[in-house]
Amino acid sequence: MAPLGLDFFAPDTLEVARGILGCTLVHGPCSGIVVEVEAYKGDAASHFVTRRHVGAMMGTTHGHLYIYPIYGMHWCLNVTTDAGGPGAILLRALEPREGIDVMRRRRGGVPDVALCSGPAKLVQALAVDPALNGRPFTDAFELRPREHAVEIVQGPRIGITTAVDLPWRFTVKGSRFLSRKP
DNA sequence: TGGCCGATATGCT
DNA sequence: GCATATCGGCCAA
Repeated sequence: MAPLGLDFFAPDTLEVARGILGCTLVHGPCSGIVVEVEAYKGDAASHFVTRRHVGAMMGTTHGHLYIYPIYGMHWCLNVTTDAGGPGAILLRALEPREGIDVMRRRRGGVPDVALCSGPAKLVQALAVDPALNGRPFTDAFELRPREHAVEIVQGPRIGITTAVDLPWRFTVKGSRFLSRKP
């Protein structure tokens, strides 16, 4: 199956968030199935609002990498979405598939189930370079369509203090590789 | 130019 | 489930 192109990210953010679950994310020698994402649009918790300079690309691009630092030492990987408005999805967890030995080394020998069970963890496991921020997704990543249907669970986003009522976290039902249980 | 604070991870209860 | 370490970058002024 041919990799998905940038226009995969053109629809509404919630639609893209649902659509990317079960797809395989590939970066260098490593890959994993996307099992957890969050959607950010123009809501109060979105960087489009709270970091309006660096977050402006959420409104002007889709299919581009938005990589930002948090808590001084961690990085989070997003892809911008929605050709018609501000949007991005935060990649929060993967089910590791290829290059697992490499990921184990990068993650310091944590259990395999924890290799990519969090946004900063998967950045470390895949060795995502923050300098890729602003580049097209396809410059450094590949996205393979899902091969099997997935059941999706929806719930509130994690780690934010505003707009906590919006249920814009999407997870693959029953996955053992999530950052937290739904 | 400086002060603020977080889309985290971890470890303890 | 909750507290806290930790600190660079981001925005406002």
